[in-house]
Amino acid sequence: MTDRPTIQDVARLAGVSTATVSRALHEPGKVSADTATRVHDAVRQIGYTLNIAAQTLRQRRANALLVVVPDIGNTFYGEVLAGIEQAAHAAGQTILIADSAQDAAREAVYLSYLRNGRADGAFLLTYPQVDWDSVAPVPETGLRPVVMISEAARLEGTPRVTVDHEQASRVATAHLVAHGHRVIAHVLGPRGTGLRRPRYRGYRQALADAGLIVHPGHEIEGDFSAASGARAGAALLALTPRPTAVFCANDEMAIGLIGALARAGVRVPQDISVVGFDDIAFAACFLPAITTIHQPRRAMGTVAVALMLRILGRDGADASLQMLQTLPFALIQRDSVGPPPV
Amino acid sequence: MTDRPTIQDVARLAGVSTATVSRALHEPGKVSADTATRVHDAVRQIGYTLNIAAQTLRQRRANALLVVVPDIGNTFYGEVLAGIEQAAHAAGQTILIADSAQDAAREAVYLSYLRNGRADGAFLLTYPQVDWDSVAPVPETGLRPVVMISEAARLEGTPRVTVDHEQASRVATAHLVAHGHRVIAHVLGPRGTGLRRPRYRGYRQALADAGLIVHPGHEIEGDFSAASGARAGAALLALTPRPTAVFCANDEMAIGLIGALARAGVRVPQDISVVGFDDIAFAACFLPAITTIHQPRRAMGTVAVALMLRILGRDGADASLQMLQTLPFALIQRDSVGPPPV
DNA sequence: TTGTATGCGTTATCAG
DNA sequence: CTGATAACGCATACAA
Repeated sequence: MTDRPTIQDVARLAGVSTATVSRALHEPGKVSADTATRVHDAVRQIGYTLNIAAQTLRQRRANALLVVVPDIGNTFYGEVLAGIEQAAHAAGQTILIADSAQDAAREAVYLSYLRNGRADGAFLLTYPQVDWDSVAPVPETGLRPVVMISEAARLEGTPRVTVDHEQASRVATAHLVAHGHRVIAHVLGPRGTGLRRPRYRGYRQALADAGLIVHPGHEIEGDFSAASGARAGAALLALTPRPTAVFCANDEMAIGLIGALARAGVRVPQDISVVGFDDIAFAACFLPAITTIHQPRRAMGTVAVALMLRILGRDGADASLQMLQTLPFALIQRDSVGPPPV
Repeated sequence: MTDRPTIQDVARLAGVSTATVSRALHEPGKVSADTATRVHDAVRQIGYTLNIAAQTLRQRRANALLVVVPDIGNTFYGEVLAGIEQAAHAAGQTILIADSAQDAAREAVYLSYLRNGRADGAFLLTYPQVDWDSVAPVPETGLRPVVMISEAARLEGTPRVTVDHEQASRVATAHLVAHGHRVIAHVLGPRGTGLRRPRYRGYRQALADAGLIVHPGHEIEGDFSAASGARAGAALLALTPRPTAVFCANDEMAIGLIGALARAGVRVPQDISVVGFDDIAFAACFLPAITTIHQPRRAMGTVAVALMLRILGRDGADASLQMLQTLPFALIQRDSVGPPPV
């Protein structure tokens, strides 16, 4: 890095002290209008920019927030990130995006960002594989600067913003019941995820509500990948009684499943109806377009940031904010659901 | 942030100077085995971790690299990021992922990361909207620490790793010619992208190679979104002569286009053949699975990191590395191409 | 092989 | 309203 101008250079040029320069830059009210302009002119003239490392060292805060996603290639996270980024930027926070790739070692590296001061807090969109509870609480509030989004680590008091996955799954499954389906299968999410159980429970709940039973083998293992959905589709065709509808725990699996069915000559929704979860971008483009559960991704991001600011005790934080935020979901009806075949 | 133990605490506990602690941690060879263990024991005992800000300030380097993507929700970038992350991590570099959202203001914020020392270099997977040439060259090598991936900003000497988009597009289009198509349309990428022109030129080149002409209106505007592909599909149906094949400048548009055709009762590939570009994950899942051009995304990431290390003059950098790296692409044949209807 | 001393660029404290 | 000054935690040049 070339030698960049420092606050000293600005001070010299403006004929003031470095303290005044700092104030002119960060506490506009505390300096006379005259010196303010002199300082700003000098800044412009020599092209001064703040040295972040020095500021972070001195302030003992990075003004940076970490976001850990399990798979950056998954489109679901894009809009959540957008929401986070916007809200964080408005609050003067930089966000660092990290892809844990579901790998504990990688996640441990990102956890270290909080210890070594690279970031002041972390958003987890992934199921934690390392001990984020080891993060030191913020002195001002006594809370750990870790916010979970969508995922649920443990029941205890980790701040969290999410939709009610169980209720959403119940609604999704009930939608199939409402279309007249009586034999409904479920493709589950992977173990070691906070999402598997609540989505499964919602499915069971909806069946119970309708007085339906789960036939043996109708709860099919999946791992949220399209490939696992395809495998589930193949498995499903061998089932007796054959399901007339399937609730997939996410859209990727729904897409893979529909593809496998199509290759076997089974049409959706004429022969089998399918509901997904997440409303990823491709759910709308797919043939057929997929009926699914939409989560308010952008809002989840902005709410999570609000939560974080409160935890950090930053200015402008809403002190009345609850540490568990449950946001509304929506069933998006498209073309993958129809009546059961006669 | 709670008061964390510093190198001083470690020194005190180990009974050595801070300089020795620093050396024990970073220059293992330069310290006796005995003190090394004493220091490491002390580190473990009090749970010391390096303060990144202090190190960055002192070393005048962040050991962090920025990656700017135009849209984090686009699956294409995921694997490139994975490649970058892996190689960067191996070289002891942290990577910061940034979503410019195609917005110049956002991009300017990220550009400032290089000025204020948050990052030492940047990878651009986006067409630059701000003046990255204003980044100061690295003293050791005289090169600017900016590497473009896939995109081309200007012809001049910005280091770059990419496939030959023109040649790849030529191959993609020639594939349609080889299947007997004589009337082939093209859906272009958006203006203000480095990708629009080369992919268009490859298309034209392939037609010229085969002695074919471009009919009026057969060059359809798109913007890389599925929605624009759908519009293109609708437009295409009104064309005379009607194309029997289309080369779409990316997979998203191909997907949107096929969807629009399907809704109009036109089947792919029976009625119209389609080739895409990028080989995003959904290209393989789609119905029909899409024939497309695959780019070695992961390798693009690792090569870009190698280039960056060379520019930064970091250890282990391959000094013989060319500043323009053209990587091989591949035509992936799937189900969206067939012979023209009779 | 180890220690001493210094400065990286800021901001907060304390006087004035 | 402004200035002088002292850290923040670390790594390096120089001495020993």
